[in-house]
Amino acid sequence: MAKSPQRGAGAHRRDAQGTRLRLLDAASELFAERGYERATVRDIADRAGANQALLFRYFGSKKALFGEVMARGGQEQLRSTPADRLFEVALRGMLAGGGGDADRSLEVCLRSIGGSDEIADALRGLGEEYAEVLATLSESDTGGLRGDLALSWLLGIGLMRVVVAKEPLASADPDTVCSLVVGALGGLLEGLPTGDGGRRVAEGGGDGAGGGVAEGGESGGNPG
Amino acid sequence: MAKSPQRGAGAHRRDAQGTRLRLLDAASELFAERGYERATVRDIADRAGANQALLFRYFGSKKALFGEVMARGGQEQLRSTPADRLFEVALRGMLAGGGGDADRSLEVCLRSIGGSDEIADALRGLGEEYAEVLATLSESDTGGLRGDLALSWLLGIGLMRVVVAKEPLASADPDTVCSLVVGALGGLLEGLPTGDGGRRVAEGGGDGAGGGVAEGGESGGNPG
DNA sequence: ATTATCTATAGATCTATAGATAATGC
DNA sequence: ATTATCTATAGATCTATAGATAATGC
Repeated sequence: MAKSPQRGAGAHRRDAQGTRLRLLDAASELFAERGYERATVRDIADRAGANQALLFRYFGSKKALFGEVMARGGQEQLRSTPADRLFEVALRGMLAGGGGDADRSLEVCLRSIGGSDEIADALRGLGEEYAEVLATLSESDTGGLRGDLALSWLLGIGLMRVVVAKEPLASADPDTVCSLVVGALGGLLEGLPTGDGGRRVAEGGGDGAGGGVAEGGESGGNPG
Repeated sequence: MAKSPQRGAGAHRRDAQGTRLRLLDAASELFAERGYERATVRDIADRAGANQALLFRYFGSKKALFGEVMARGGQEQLRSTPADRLFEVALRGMLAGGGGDADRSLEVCLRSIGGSDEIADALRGLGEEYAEVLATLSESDTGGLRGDLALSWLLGIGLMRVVVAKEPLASADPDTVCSLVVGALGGLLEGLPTGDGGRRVAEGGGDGAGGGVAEGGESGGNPG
């Protein structure tokens, strides 16, 4: 307080590094709230308490900023979560919404679809990392496809709940949603700990229909 | 042929009704290909072989045009398909992509997410009609939620396959995808006829179609 | 004469840049 | 002196409208 001159609300000392970081944080929030297109550079700069021109000085372009945001998030959740827990952790993060500083990369993607091709590329890239991990949970030769389908469900749920706000899904209890979904997924990804872990039916036919979904997770599937 | 003066390619006789219809068709296509935001009124008018100002004369605004497009599609598929077939029919329509003149309303929605709130409203409205039907396939008291989850999966698959083009899902055989998904969904919606005509794995537990998987879910959920 | 169609442009955004201003470190 | 920050604006879109033009029906 002694030395710092009082500035207007939201103003900060001269600090390039700090401003850069605030811009990055503000961009993370606004991209998650509104998606890429609807979050304008001016809004982002305003929330960061910075001048709009600085955004270009520090990141070059809006797309480059988006790239940094996407690169920063996501990776953490992917690396810190064991494969057989990844789906549930990501699902719960999505169900929890913006509360806390959970990873919102997937949410950002969902709200940014249709923006530009680069956005779809970014989502594909992030999706590949998730799906790759999920695919390891199936020993079937259609493991890659099964991983994609699990990821699809995850994103579809986020789409309907967070973006579209479809009821009753939007207000549903996360535990209920989670056990319904994880239970049904047991038929696709045998490696999921659905409460009755190793129970699965013969792998059998290549057409993949034999997932043995029936009776999947009667125990509720939430190892606490 | 006799009387019609030769005009340039794409030109048409003076025909308000016809022009209106061509604009509507062109809008359906372009919205499905690029989503609401990226399909400009000028592109739509060009594809319809009409002047851009006519779009406003006949529809008032771009949003109103979008509304008409959404109202026209979707309803047909909903009304002509029995409830227990709706999921598979819609899924196959999504997997088939733009081939034929299948209903692309869901695809339009997917590509338009993040555009404006009105778009999300339109998707919610269409989703409600689908989910309402799907919900009838479960006798559980969480039927509404189960319907939403099924719809979520449908949309998520469309998102990853059609919009994002994630491999291997994007090139996967529709039959394979369909049987994997419908098989796994059997745990959620008991009224669903399983993919390959009744080939379900031993319904061991006993209560058959009673809905084993899920019941455990709501009561046995994570106590926290 | 009626009205479908076209031309031209207003008006609102939004990204990005050039150059001016001013807070810091030496 | 250096450089973080700000002002002002170019330049590119895009939706929407006003008014002119021209093809039809009577």
